[in-house]
Amino acid sequence: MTTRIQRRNRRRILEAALDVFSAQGFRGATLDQIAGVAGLSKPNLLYYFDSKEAMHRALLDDLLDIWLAPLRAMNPDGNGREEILAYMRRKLQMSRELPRESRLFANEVLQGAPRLADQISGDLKRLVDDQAVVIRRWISMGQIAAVDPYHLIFSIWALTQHYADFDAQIRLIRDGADPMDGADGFLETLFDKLLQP
Amino acid sequence: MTTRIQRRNRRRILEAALDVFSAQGFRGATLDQIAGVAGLSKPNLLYYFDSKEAMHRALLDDLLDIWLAPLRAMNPDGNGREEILAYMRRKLQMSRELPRESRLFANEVLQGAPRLADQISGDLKRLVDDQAVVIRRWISMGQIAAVDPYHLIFSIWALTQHYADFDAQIRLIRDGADPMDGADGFLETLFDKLLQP
DNA sequence: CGGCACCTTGACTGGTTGGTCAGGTCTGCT
DNA sequence: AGCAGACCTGACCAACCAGTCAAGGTGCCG
Repeated sequence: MTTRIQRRNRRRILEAALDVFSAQGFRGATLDQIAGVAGLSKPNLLYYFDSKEAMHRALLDDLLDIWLAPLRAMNPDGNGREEILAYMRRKLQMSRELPRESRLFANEVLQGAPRLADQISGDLKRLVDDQAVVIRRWISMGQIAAVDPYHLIFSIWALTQHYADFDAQIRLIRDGADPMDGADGFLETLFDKLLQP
Repeated sequence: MTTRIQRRNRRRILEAALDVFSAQGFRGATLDQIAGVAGLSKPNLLYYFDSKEAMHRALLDDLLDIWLAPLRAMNPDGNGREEILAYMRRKLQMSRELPRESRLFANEVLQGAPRLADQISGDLKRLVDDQAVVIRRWISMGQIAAVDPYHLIFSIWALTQHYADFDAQIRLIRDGADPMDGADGFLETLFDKLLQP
């Protein structure tokens, strides 16, 4: 039985933990920081979560579903070019709206994905393999150019996530302007040309 | 005056520090780990470097020069398409040969580039601004398609560094195969099509 | 081969951090 | 109102970690 207070505080804690973990990495984050952001005492954090590790795991568990949704939403019966472009747009939108989640994921994979290995080689791999088959069919139907489906997917990840993960760098180079300014149009053109049969 | 032993040990320490910092991030790394990898005692590390911070800074100072070299090597008087493709190839080669450096950089930028802000907004920004001018000239000369120079450069960074930084993820998806297998050809095609006037 | 500067380390310190606990406070229900 | 259970916290602990130091070892020069 979960109470109203439990729901509110768990949400607050995860929100704060996302802030801190995504900005400092797992080892860089401290419970005191998270407690400060959440506006709760440190022992209170540990009343709701067994350990720092448990908070991190809770975030990662939610994350993969969110992360995979745009790829999962690709319609095998749709037009190849349209579907892939729409996927890219959804993914870019996620970088814009959920940059902290992107950085949490990046931090984790950068360090060898110790806590995500199972899910990546399970759910994620299965989904990517499936969509690779779909992309190959679009190729054989002549809807898009013959490109390696895996590298195509990786390139969408790389280009969209880069704007969230390397935000600090881009911002410094572009004098603080919104890093994603013009990104939509650029990526649209890029993938449009790449997929042109 | 630097002795033979000093040179050897400094090199050993920085080598070990690169291993550990790139895999664990700054806060995640401990002097004991670095000492272990270097095969030296912890106090001995601190005989050669004033602090953990100093080791990290020494690595970062070397890094930016290495990192910028491929972009700097672009020849303004060459053919636009050839020059940009060659730049992309050099950058991809660096991801292959120096993945630890790539991850060290990624770790740093991901956490807001606290120790690199000056160099990024200084040297790096200047270089990028200069090369953007060169790229615009190539565009006006009709050598390459009209694309935003900044996003073009970002896309090269994103696509090449992704193979080093997200190595763990790609490896899990591709059943442990070399993540960069086929990347050369894919990126060649991608940028060739993008730059086609 | 003697001496001096350079090199190395075991043992220690002070500060930080994840986590515990005993006891107090609040909330919702009857 | 009164009480049971949920919620909260100050004080504390053990482990860890960057950095110190005094004392001994080593390489190199005359």
